[in-house]
Amino acid sequence: MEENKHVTIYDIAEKLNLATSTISRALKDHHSISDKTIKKVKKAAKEMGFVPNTLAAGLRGNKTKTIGVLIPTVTQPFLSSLISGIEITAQKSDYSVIIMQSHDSYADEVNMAKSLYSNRVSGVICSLAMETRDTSHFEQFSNNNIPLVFVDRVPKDYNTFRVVIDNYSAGYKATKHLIEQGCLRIAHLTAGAEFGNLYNERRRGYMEALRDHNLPIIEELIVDLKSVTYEDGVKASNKLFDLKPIPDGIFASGDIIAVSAVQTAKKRGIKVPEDLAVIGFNNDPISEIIDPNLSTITHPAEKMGKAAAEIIIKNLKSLKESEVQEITFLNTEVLVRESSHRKDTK
Amino acid sequence: MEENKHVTIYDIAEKLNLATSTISRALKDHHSISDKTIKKVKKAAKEMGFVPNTLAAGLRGNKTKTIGVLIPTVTQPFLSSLISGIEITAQKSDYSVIIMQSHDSYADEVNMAKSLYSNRVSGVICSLAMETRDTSHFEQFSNNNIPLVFVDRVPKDYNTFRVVIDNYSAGYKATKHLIEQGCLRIAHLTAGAEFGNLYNERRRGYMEALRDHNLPIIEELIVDLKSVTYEDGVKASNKLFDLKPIPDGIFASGDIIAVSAVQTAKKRGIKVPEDLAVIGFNNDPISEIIDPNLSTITHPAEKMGKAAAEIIIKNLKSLKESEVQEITFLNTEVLVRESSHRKDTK
DNA sequence: CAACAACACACAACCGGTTGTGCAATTTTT
DNA sequence: AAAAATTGCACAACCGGTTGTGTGTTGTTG
Repeated sequence: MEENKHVTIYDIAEKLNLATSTISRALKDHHSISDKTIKKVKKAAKEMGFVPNTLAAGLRGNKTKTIGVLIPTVTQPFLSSLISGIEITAQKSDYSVIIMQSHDSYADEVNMAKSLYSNRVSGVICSLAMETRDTSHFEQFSNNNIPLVFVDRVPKDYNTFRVVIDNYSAGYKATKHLIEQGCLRIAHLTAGAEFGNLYNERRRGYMEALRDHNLPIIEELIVDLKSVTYEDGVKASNKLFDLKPIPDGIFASGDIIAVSAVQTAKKRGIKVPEDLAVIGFNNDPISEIIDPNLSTITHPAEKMGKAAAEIIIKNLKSLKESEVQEITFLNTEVLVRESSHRKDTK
Repeated sequence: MEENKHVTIYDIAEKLNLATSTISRALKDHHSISDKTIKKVKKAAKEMGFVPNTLAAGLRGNKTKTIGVLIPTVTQPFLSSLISGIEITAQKSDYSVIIMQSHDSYADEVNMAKSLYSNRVSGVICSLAMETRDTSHFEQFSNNNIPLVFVDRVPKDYNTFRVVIDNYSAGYKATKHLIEQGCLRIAHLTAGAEFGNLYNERRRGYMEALRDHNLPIIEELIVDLKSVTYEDGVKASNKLFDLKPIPDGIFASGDIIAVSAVQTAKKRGIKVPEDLAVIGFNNDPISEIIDPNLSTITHPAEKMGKAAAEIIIKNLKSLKESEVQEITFLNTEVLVRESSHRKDTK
């Protein structure tokens, strides 16, 4: 096992009898260096196996071409797709991506934010932990001109970039779709009622759609899950199916929950979509594999990741104080598949 | 927007009239610093909002407490769980995790390896791209004492750490299970036959199990998919179901494929598990949601991630040249669920 | 009480690129 | 041909912790 010490610009400088400053500039095609020298330097660099030390450059320039990603977990399809989008875009501009999982813990999120700051990331993309109420641990970024982008689960009142979907209108669209399929007694499976925005927005859309179509809002048809898991979905579904007239439609605020509803229904002899139309949310991979295929609301995870990464990269290239705090809305669509398909509406 | 410049140990030193070296040592409880001073320094550091600059430390010490992860994609359940395991373990020892996706492209993998090296990661965890044949781009790590761990998709002849499962015996176990369920005509859905180890090992186990139980190996029952996707799985399944006597068992080298087989079977009126017993591989989330539940082989993704990360962290704490290149085998188990359950074997 | 060991902290080099400034040589301008 | 502009490169400070070495002070020992 050889102990090749890293090749540095000093090594190149010595070999070519040039100054390190010349090497540094030559490697990035600085105009004050002649073409001859540039070629010579690049050739030597390649031959000697020179790999720039990112740390040194980052230390000097106080920027690292690194995007910090702070999310609850990487294993949810939505979030892993988000990461994928971030990584793809980052990669194109030669940025690295550091991932941290808060596991929905506020304490972890605080620590990790500090760690990202400590790593002098060029920007941060974050989807908040469930537990998080206070967001002051993000001020270290704002205060130091480090672009901060919240995605999907964003704080209500923090003045920075956001990349989101319009959960209200998505909820509205989903519900409206069920109404158009002839549903009159539409249930809603949601979660985290105590925590703001995201799910509540969808529910707001649900209720508004009912109102707009003169359907009553029935409290017992709105079930708030403790957690967004298959198991809790089954429990909630059974609760609904125990009602005197069971609902004839379900809008679930997540595909896993919708799937649990569909399967629980099947087990109880309820036919989907004939007796019960179901629509989920997210367009997780499972939604198109399950039988019957699940209608759902698209949630453009990868696009959102790309958008967030682009904000950071662009923001660094030309920081325009003026336009800070813009909000990016990405589109969602109703994806009609078997689980809610009763009639052909165009 | 304030422009808080980062607080450094120089700022603390100035405020307390101490040398930076004292600050640095006090912050890490160096024995040559008195308790009084340590307390004073830590207090001031906290008050001033000091956050150490990881880059400076990394530059000086030529180590960064960062683990580089180079994998085909983050969106596959197995790989996102792998990441999760890596991140959890890294986090405990205060390591960061940099993620890069090769998208199964050899060229990308080479570039990213270089980028990781450029970032002076403390260690690298990699699952090879499909395309990769030559692994010389990893020598920069080996040559510079940067621990390298291959996971799951590992090279055949590279002298370094590996964390894998025994694909051969897993394939054997899966097949044996089907045999025990009474299957006599067991098909095998596999992929990437041209590329070594992983899938081929499973197939080898499959064939050996057949032999050991005096069952014939029938070529037309072994289908090599072009890609591990649902669509290709459907195609391959239909191929099998077009045979004169259809197979009575399928061992699929991946859950997505197994699911496609189950659903294709159902659509053609083939009953699972009565007419056809199916077992998959990986224990992806979908396997326990699909109806009927899918029997599968567990693939301890998170554990593998943890194991890999531990190797890197431990290896750094006490680099033991001697024991380098060990191989870690993690256990797999046959998880019997509905899709293959015909009789109760204990 | 002299001699020596701890102890507590300061000094300064160092890691490896980056970049403002300076200077000599060459080219362009008048 | 002298003055001005441009070109091409060297010098050295700098980013912010880390760590080997040096020095003064206090404490212990015979």
